[in-house]
Amino acid sequence: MLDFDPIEEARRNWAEHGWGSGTAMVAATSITRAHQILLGRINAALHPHGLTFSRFELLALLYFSRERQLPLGKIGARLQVHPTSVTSLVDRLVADGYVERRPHPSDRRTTLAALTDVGAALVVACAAELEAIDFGLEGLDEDGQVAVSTTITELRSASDGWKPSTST
Amino acid sequence: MLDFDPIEEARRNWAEHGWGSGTAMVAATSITRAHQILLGRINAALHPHGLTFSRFELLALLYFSRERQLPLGKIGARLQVHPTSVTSLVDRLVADGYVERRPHPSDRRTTLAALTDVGAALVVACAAELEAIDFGLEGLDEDGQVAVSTTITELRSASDGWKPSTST
DNA sequence: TCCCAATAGTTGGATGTCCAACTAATCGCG
DNA sequence: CGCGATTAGTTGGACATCCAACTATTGGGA
Repeated sequence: MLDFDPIEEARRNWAEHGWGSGTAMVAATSITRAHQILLGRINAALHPHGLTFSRFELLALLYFSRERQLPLGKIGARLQVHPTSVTSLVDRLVADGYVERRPHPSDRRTTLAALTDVGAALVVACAAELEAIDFGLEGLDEDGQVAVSTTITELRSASDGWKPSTST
Repeated sequence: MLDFDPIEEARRNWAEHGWGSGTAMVAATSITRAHQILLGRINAALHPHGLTFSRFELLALLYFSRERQLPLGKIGARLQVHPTSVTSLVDRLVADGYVERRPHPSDRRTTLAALTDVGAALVVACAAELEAIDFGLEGLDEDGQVAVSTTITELRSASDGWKPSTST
Protein backbone atom coordinates (compact mmCIF):
# COMPACT_ATOMS: atom_id res chain seq x y z
CA MET A 1 0.00 0.00 0.00
CA LEU A 2 1.48 3.32 -1.08
CA ASP A 3 1.19 6.54 0.89
CA PHE A 4 1.52 8.79 -2.14
CA ASP A 5 -0.16 9.11 -5.55
CA PRO A 6 1.89 7.01 -8.00
CA ILE A 7 0.22 8.58 -11.01
CA GLU A 8 0.98 12.10 -9.84
CA GLU A 9 4.60 11.03 -9.35
CA ALA A 10 4.71 9.61 -12.87
CA ARG A 11 3.30 12.89 -14.20
CA ARG A 12 6.07 14.85 -12.47
CA ASN A 13 8.69 12.53 -13.97
CA TRP A 14 7.06 12.79 -17.39
CA ALA A 15 7.12 16.60 -17.31
CA GLU A 16 10.63 16.77 -15.85
CA HIS A 17 11.90 14.75 -18.81
CA GLY A 18 10.31 17.26 -21.15
CA TRP A 19 7.95 14.68 -22.61
CA GLY A 20 4.88 16.90 -22.39
CA SER A 21 2.51 18.10 -19.71
CA GLY A 22 1.50 14.57 -18.84
CA THR A 23 -2.19 15.43 -18.88
CA ALA A 24 -3.08 12.68 -21.33
CA MET A 25 -0.84 10.17 -19.57
CA VAL A 26 -2.54 10.91 -16.26
CA ALA A 27 -6.00 10.54 -17.79
CA ALA A 28 -5.09 7.24 -19.47
CA THR A 29 -3.43 5.70 -16.42
CA SER A 30 -6.21 7.00 -14.15
CA ILE A 31 -8.81 5.22 -16.28
CA THR A 32 -6.65 2.09 -16.22
CA ARG A 33 -6.37 2.17 -12.43
CA ALA A 34 -10.07 2.98 -11.97
CA HIS A 35 -10.97 -0.03 -14.10
CA GLN A 36 -8.69 -2.25 -12.04
CA ILE A 37 -10.25 -1.03 -8.77
CA LEU A 38 -13.81 -1.54 -10.02
CA LEU A 39 -13.14 -4.95 -11.52
CA GLY A 40 -11.49 -6.14 -8.32
CA ARG A 41 -14.39 -4.98 -6.16
CA ILE A 42 -17.10 -6.21 -8.52
CA ASN A 43 -15.51 -9.61 -9.01
CA ALA A 44 -15.08 -9.98 -5.26
CA ALA A 45 -18.79 -9.25 -4.77
CA LEU A 46 -19.86 -11.69 -7.50
CA HIS A 47 -17.44 -14.45 -6.52
CA PRO A 48 -19.82 -16.05 -3.96
CA HIS A 49 -22.37 -16.35 -6.80
CA GLY A 50 -19.79 -18.05 -9.00
CA LEU A 51 -19.80 -15.25 -11.54
CA THR A 52 -17.45 -12.60 -12.89
CA PHE A 53 -18.40 -9.18 -14.22
CA SER A 54 -18.04 -10.19 -17.86
CA ARG A 55 -20.23 -13.23 -17.42
CA PHE A 56 -22.78 -11.22 -15.46
CA GLU A 57 -22.95 -8.62 -18.23
CA LEU A 58 -23.62 -11.30 -20.81
CA LEU A 59 -26.35 -12.89 -18.71
CA ALA A 60 -27.90 -9.48 -18.02
CA LEU A 61 -27.95 -8.71 -21.74
CA LEU A 62 -29.88 -11.93 -22.37
CA TYR A 63 -32.17 -11.18 -19.43
CA PHE A 64 -33.07 -7.78 -20.93
CA SER A 65 -33.68 -9.12 -24.41
CA ARG A 66 -37.26 -9.94 -25.44
CA GLU A 67 -36.94 -13.69 -25.79
CA ARG A 68 -34.02 -14.12 -23.41
CA GLN A 69 -31.85 -15.30 -26.32
CA LEU A 70 -29.55 -13.61 -28.85
CA PRO A 71 -27.15 -14.62 -31.64
CA LEU A 72 -23.56 -14.72 -30.42
CA GLY A 73 -22.59 -12.07 -32.94
CA LYS A 74 -25.22 -9.69 -31.60
CA ILE A 75 -24.00 -10.29 -28.05
CA GLY A 76 -20.50 -9.31 -29.14
CA ALA A 77 -21.78 -6.19 -30.87
CA ARG A 78 -23.81 -5.05 -27.85
CA LEU A 79 -21.12 -5.82 -25.26
CA GLN A 80 -18.48 -4.48 -27.64
CA VAL A 81 -16.19 -7.45 -27.28
CA HIS A 82 -14.47 -9.68 -29.82
CA PRO A 83 -16.36 -12.72 -31.12
CA THR A 84 -13.79 -15.05 -29.54
CA SER A 85 -14.50 -13.49 -26.13
CA VAL A 86 -18.20 -14.25 -26.61
CA THR A 87 -17.44 -17.86 -27.61
CA SER A 88 -15.30 -18.30 -24.52
CA LEU A 89 -17.75 -16.67 -22.10
CA VAL A 90 -20.70 -18.63 -23.51
CA ASP A 91 -18.68 -21.86 -23.25
CA ARG A 92 -18.25 -21.31 -19.55
CA LEU A 93 -21.85 -20.20 -18.96
CA VAL A 94 -23.12 -23.29 -20.79
CA ALA A 95 -20.84 -25.46 -18.64
CA ASP A 96 -22.33 -23.81 -15.54
CA GLY A 97 -25.92 -24.29 -16.74
CA TYR A 98 -26.82 -20.61 -17.01
CA VAL A 99 -27.02 -20.52 -20.83
CA GLU A 100 -27.87 -22.97 -23.60
CA ARG A 101 -26.58 -22.87 -27.12
CA ARG A 102 -29.39 -23.27 -29.70
CA PRO A 103 -29.29 -23.44 -33.50
CA HIS A 104 -30.91 -20.56 -35.37
CA PRO A 105 -34.24 -21.58 -36.93
CA SER A 106 -33.33 -20.32 -40.39
CA ASP A 107 -29.64 -19.47 -40.54
CA ARG A 108 -27.26 -22.37 -40.03
CA ARG A 109 -24.28 -20.04 -39.58
CA THR A 110 -25.82 -18.51 -36.47
CA THR A 111 -25.79 -19.84 -32.91
CA LEU A 112 -28.20 -18.49 -30.32
CA ALA A 113 -27.38 -18.18 -26.65
CA ALA A 114 -30.48 -18.68 -24.51
CA LEU A 115 -30.73 -17.84 -20.82
CA THR A 116 -31.86 -20.67 -18.58
CA ASP A 117 -34.19 -20.23 -15.59
CA VAL A 118 -31.25 -20.79 -13.25
CA GLY A 119 -29.33 -18.13 -15.13
CA ALA A 120 -32.23 -15.69 -14.91
CA ALA A 121 -32.48 -16.12 -11.14
CA LEU A 122 -28.76 -15.54 -10.82
CA VAL A 123 -28.97 -12.28 -12.79
CA VAL A 124 -31.57 -10.91 -10.38
CA ALA A 125 -29.50 -11.86 -7.33
CA CYS A 126 -26.28 -10.43 -8.74
CA ALA A 127 -27.94 -7.20 -9.91
CA ALA A 128 -29.08 -6.61 -6.34
CA GLU A 129 -25.58 -7.35 -5.09
CA LEU A 130 -23.96 -4.90 -7.56
CA GLU A 131 -26.45 -2.17 -6.64
CA ALA A 132 -25.70 -2.85 -2.97
CA ILE A 133 -21.96 -2.22 -3.50
CA ASP A 134 -22.58 0.70 -5.84
CA PHE A 135 -20.81 -1.18 -8.62
CA GLY A 136 -17.57 -0.90 -6.72
CA LEU A 137 -17.65 2.90 -6.84
CA GLU A 138 -17.19 3.55 -3.12
CA GLY A 139 -15.19 6.74 -2.86
CA LEU A 140 -17.09 8.38 -5.70
CA ASP A 141 -20.39 10.08 -4.89
CA GLU A 142 -23.32 10.26 -7.33
CA ASP A 143 -22.23 13.64 -8.72
CA GLY A 144 -18.80 12.16 -9.40
CA GLN A 145 -20.36 9.10 -11.05
CA VAL A 146 -22.44 11.30 -13.35
CA ALA A 147 -19.42 13.50 -14.10
CA VAL A 148 -17.17 10.61 -15.06
CA SER A 149 -19.91 9.04 -17.19
CA THR A 150 -20.63 12.31 -19.00
CA THR A 151 -16.96 12.89 -19.79
CA ILE A 152 -16.39 9.34 -20.94
CA THR A 153 -19.49 9.55 -23.18
CA GLU A 154 -17.52 12.03 -25.31
CA LEU A 155 -14.79 9.44 -25.76
CA ARG A 156 -17.20 6.55 -26.42
CA SER A 157 -19.37 8.42 -28.88
CA ALA A 158 -16.33 9.59 -30.81
CA SER A 159 -15.03 6.03 -30.93
CA ASP A 160 -18.34 4.31 -31.75
CA GLY A 161 -19.85 6.89 -34.06
CA TRP A 162 -23.23 7.52 -32.44
CA LYS A 163 -24.60 10.81 -31.15
CA PRO A 164 -24.85 11.18 -27.36
CA SER A 165 -28.33 11.79 -26.04
CA THR A 166 -29.03 15.16 -24.46
CA SER A 167 -30.59 13.76 -21.31
CA THR A 168 -28.67 11.97 -18.58
CA MET B 1 -20.40 -0.93 -35.21
CA LEU B 2 -23.46 0.24 -33.33
CA ASP B 3 -25.46 3.36 -34.15
CA PHE B 4 -26.78 3.83 -30.63
CA ASP B 5 -25.28 4.05 -27.14
CA PRO B 6 -25.29 0.49 -25.70
CA ILE B 7 -24.61 1.73 -22.17
CA GLU B 8 -27.54 4.17 -22.29
CA GLU B 9 -29.73 1.31 -23.49
CA ALA B 10 -28.52 -0.87 -20.61
CA ARG B 11 -29.31 1.96 -18.19
CA ARG B 12 -32.90 2.20 -19.51
CA ASN B 13 -33.32 -1.56 -19.11
CA TRP B 14 -31.86 -1.44 -15.62
CA ALA B 15 -34.24 1.31 -14.53
CA GLU B 16 -37.26 -0.28 -16.23
CA HIS B 17 -36.66 -3.45 -14.22
CA GLY B 18 -36.69 -1.36 -11.05
CA TRP B 19 -33.12 -2.24 -10.21
CA GLY B 20 -32.13 1.30 -9.37
CA SER B 21 -31.30 4.48 -11.27
CA GLY B 22 -28.43 2.81 -13.08
CA THR B 23 -26.07 5.72 -12.36
CA ALA B 24 -23.42 3.53 -10.80
CA MET B 25 -23.84 0.87 -13.48
CA VAL B 26 -23.34 3.49 -16.20
CA ALA B 27 -20.23 4.87 -14.49
CA ALA B 28 -18.72 1.41 -14.03
CA THR B 29 -19.40 0.21 -17.56
CA SER B 30 -18.30 3.56 -18.99
CA ILE B 31 -14.94 3.23 -17.25
CA THR B 32 -14.69 -0.35 -18.53
CA ARG B 33 -15.39 0.70 -22.11
CA ALA B 34 -13.05 3.71 -21.89
CA HIS B 35 -10.28 1.42 -20.71
CA GLN B 36 -10.91 -0.94 -23.60
CA ILE B 37 -10.81 1.92 -26.13
CA LEU B 38 -7.57 3.35 -24.73
CA LEU B 39 -5.85 0.00 -24.43
CA GLY B 40 -6.75 -0.88 -28.01
CA ARG B 41 -5.42 2.41 -29.37
CA ILE B 42 -2.30 2.47 -27.22
CA ASN B 43 -1.39 -1.14 -27.98
CA ALA B 44 -1.91 -0.51 -31.68
CA ALA B 45 0.48 2.46 -31.51
CA LEU B 46 3.11 0.50 -29.56
CA HIS B 47 2.81 -2.68 -31.61
CA PRO B 48 5.37 -1.58 -34.26
CA HIS B 49 7.85 -1.10 -31.38
CA GLY B 50 7.14 -4.61 -30.12
CA LEU B 51 5.70 -3.35 -26.86
CA THR B 52 2.40 -3.31 -25.01
CA PHE B 53 1.17 -0.64 -22.61
CA SER B 54 1.93 -2.72 -19.52
CA ARG B 55 5.45 -3.45 -20.65
CA PHE B 56 5.99 0.19 -21.59
CA GLU B 57 4.83 1.31 -18.15
CA LEU B 58 7.30 -1.01 -16.46
CA LEU B 59 10.17 0.16 -18.65
CA ALA B 60 9.21 3.81 -18.06
CA LEU B 61 9.18 3.23 -14.30
CA LEU B 62 12.73 1.89 -14.49
CA TYR B 63 13.73 4.76 -16.78
CA PHE B 64 12.52 7.29 -14.20
CA SER B 65 14.22 5.61 -11.25
CA ARG B 66 17.60 6.91 -10.15
CA GLU B 67 19.73 3.91 -11.04
CA ARG B 68 17.45 2.54 -13.73
CA GLN B 69 16.80 -0.56 -11.61
CA LEU B 70 14.25 -1.56 -8.96
CA PRO B 71 13.31 -4.62 -6.92
CA LEU B 72 10.43 -6.53 -8.49
CA GLY B 73 8.33 -5.98 -5.39
CA LYS B 74 8.74 -2.22 -5.63
CA ILE B 75 7.76 -2.30 -9.30
CA GLY B 76 4.56 -4.10 -8.34
CA ALA B 77 3.82 -1.59 -5.59
CA ARG B 78 4.37 1.42 -7.87
CA LEU B 79 2.47 0.00 -10.83
CA GLN B 80 -0.14 -1.40 -8.47
CA VAL B 81 -0.15 -4.83 -10.00
CA HIS B 82 0.16 -8.30 -8.49
CA PRO B 83 3.67 -9.74 -8.00
CA THR B 84 2.91 -12.51 -10.49
CA SER B 85 2.13 -9.88 -13.14
CA VAL B 86 5.53 -8.29 -12.51
CA THR B 87 7.27 -11.67 -12.78
CA SER B 88 5.51 -12.35 -16.08
CA LEU B 89 6.17 -8.90 -17.58
CA VAL B 90 9.82 -8.96 -16.54
CA ASP B 91 10.21 -12.45 -18.01
CA ARG B 92 9.12 -11.16 -21.38
CA LEU B 93 11.18 -7.97 -21.19
CA VAL B 94 14.26 -10.00 -20.29
CA ALA B 95 13.59 -12.29 -23.26
CA ASP B 96 13.41 -9.21 -25.49
CA GLY B 97 16.62 -7.74 -24.11
CA TYR B 98 15.10 -4.58 -22.60
CA VAL B 99 15.62 -5.60 -18.96
CA GLU B 100 18.11 -7.72 -17.02
CA ARG B 101 17.45 -9.52 -13.80
CA ARG B 102 20.16 -8.90 -11.20
CA PRO B 103 20.64 -10.26 -7.68
CA HIS B 104 20.36 -7.76 -4.83
CA PRO B 105 23.78 -6.95 -3.34
CA SER B 106 22.70 -7.69 0.23
CA ASP B 107 19.27 -9.35 0.26
CA ARG B 108 19.11 -12.74 -1.40
CA ARG B 109 15.29 -12.72 -1.44
CA THR B 110 15.25 -9.69 -3.69
CA THR B 111 15.62 -9.60 -7.48
CA LEU B 112 16.37 -6.34 -9.22
CA ALA B 113 15.13 -5.49 -12.69
CA ALA B 114 17.62 -3.28 -14.52
CA LEU B 115 16.87 -1.37 -17.71
CA THR B 116 19.24 -2.04 -20.59
CA ASP B 117 20.45 0.66 -23.01
CA VAL B 118 18.23 -0.83 -25.71
CA GLY B 119 15.30 -0.67 -23.33
CA ALA B 120 16.04 2.95 -22.45
CA ALA B 121 16.09 3.97 -26.11
CA LEU B 122 12.78 2.18 -26.63
CA VAL B 123 11.16 4.06 -23.74
CA VAL B 124 12.08 7.40 -25.31
CA ALA B 125 10.72 6.38 -28.72
CA CYS B 126 7.47 5.00 -27.28
CA ALA B 127 6.92 7.98 -25.00
CA ALA B 128 7.04 10.22 -28.06
CA GLU B 129 4.63 7.91 -29.85
CA LEU B 130 2.15 7.93 -26.95
CA GLU B 131 2.28 11.71 -26.70
CA ALA B 132 1.72 11.92 -30.47
CA ILE B 133 -1.51 9.90 -30.16
CA ASP B 134 -2.55 11.66 -26.98
CA PHE B 135 -2.48 8.34 -25.14
CA GLY B 136 -5.40 7.16 -27.21
CA LEU B 137 -7.66 9.91 -25.91
CA GLU B 138 -8.83 11.25 -29.26
CA GLY B 139 -12.40 12.42 -28.74
CA LEU B 140 -11.61 13.88 -25.32
CA ASP B 141 -10.17 17.39 -25.20
CA GLU B 142 -7.72 18.54 -22.53
CA ASP B 143 -10.48 19.89 -20.28
CA GLY B 144 -12.18 16.51 -20.48
CA GLN B 145 -8.91 14.73 -19.70
CA VAL B 146 -8.38 16.89 -16.61
CA ALA B 147 -12.01 16.41 -15.55
CA VAL B 148 -11.89 12.61 -15.78
CA SER B 149 -8.52 12.50 -13.98
CA THR B 150 -9.76 14.73 -11.17
CA THR B 151 -12.91 12.69 -10.65
CA ILE B 152 -11.05 9.39 -10.72
CA THR B 153 -8.51 10.75 -8.21
CA GLU B 154 -11.34 10.68 -5.65
CA LEU B 155 -11.83 6.98 -6.32
CA ARG B 156 -8.13 6.17 -6.34
CA SER B 157 -7.26 8.09 -3.20
CA ALA B 158 -10.16 6.48 -1.34
CA SER B 159 -8.95 3.06 -2.48
CA ASP B 160 -5.22 3.60 -1.89
CA GLY B 161 -5.39 5.68 1.27
CA TRP B 162 -3.30 8.72 0.34
CA LYS B 163 -4.42 12.35 0.29
CA PRO B 164 -4.87 13.95 -3.14
CA SER B 165 -2.65 16.94 -3.80
CA THR B 166 -4.37 20.31 -4.17
CA SER B 167 -2.67 21.20 -7.45
CA THR B 168 -3.31 19.55 -10.75
C1' DT C 1 21.23 -17.94 19.72
C1' DC C 2 17.16 -19.79 17.88
C1' DC C 3 12.77 -19.70 15.96
C1' DC C 4 8.82 -17.83 13.98
C1' DA C 5 6.59 -14.22 11.51
C1' DA C 6 7.23 -11.62 7.67
C1' DT C 7 9.07 -10.67 3.13
C1' DA C 8 10.32 -11.58 -1.92
C1' DG C 9 9.44 -13.77 -5.79
C1' DT C 10 7.98 -17.95 -8.43
C1' DT C 11 4.89 -21.63 -10.14
C1' DG C 12 0.54 -23.51 -11.63
C1' DG C 13 -3.80 -22.26 -12.78
C1' DA C 14 -8.07 -19.48 -13.85
C1' DT C 15 -10.03 -15.51 -16.24
C1' DG C 16 -10.83 -12.38 -20.09
C1' DT C 17 -9.13 -9.90 -23.79
C1' DC C 18 -7.90 -9.71 -28.96
C1' DC C 19 -5.41 -11.43 -33.39
C1' DA C 20 -4.88 -14.49 -37.31
C1' DA C 21 -6.64 -18.06 -39.71
C1' DC C 22 -9.97 -21.29 -40.51
C1' DT C 23 -14.63 -23.74 -41.81
C1' DA C 24 -19.43 -23.47 -42.90
C1' DA C 25 -23.20 -20.96 -44.59
C1' DT C 26 -25.62 -17.15 -46.97
C1' DC C 27 -26.64 -13.73 -50.38
C1' DG C 28 -26.45 -11.07 -54.36
C1' DC C 29 -24.70 -10.14 -58.89
C1' DG C 30 -23.49 -11.47 -63.49
C1' DC D 1 -27.67 -20.95 -61.87
C1' DG D 2 -23.07 -20.48 -60.25
C1' DC D 3 -19.60 -18.16 -58.03
C1' DG D 4 -17.36 -14.92 -55.22
C1' DA D 5 -17.81 -11.77 -51.46
C1' DT D 6 -19.54 -11.54 -47.04
C1' DT D 7 -21.06 -13.26 -42.63
C1' DA D 8 -20.99 -16.26 -38.24
C1' DG D 9 -18.55 -18.50 -35.13
C1' DT D 10 -14.57 -21.45 -33.78
C1' DT D 11 -9.70 -22.73 -32.93
C1' DG D 12 -5.00 -21.85 -31.60
C1' DG D 13 -2.27 -18.62 -29.65
C1' DA D 14 -0.51 -14.31 -27.34
C1' DC D 15 -1.10 -11.04 -23.63
C1' DA D 16 -2.11 -9.45 -18.88
C1' DT D 17 -4.49 -9.88 -14.86
C1' DC D 18 -5.00 -12.10 -10.05
C1' DC D 19 -5.40 -16.25 -6.68
C1' DA D 20 -3.46 -20.03 -3.98
C1' DA D 21 0.38 -22.24 -2.64
C1' DC D 22 5.08 -22.72 -2.53
C1' DT D 23 10.40 -22.00 -1.58
C1' DA D 24 14.07 -19.17 0.07
C1' DT D 25 15.56 -15.56 2.89
C1' DT D 26 15.60 -12.02 6.50
C1' DG D 27 14.85 -9.78 10.86
C1' DG D 28 13.43 -9.22 15.39
C1' DG D 29 11.91 -10.89 19.78
C1' DA D 30 12.24 -14.21 23.46
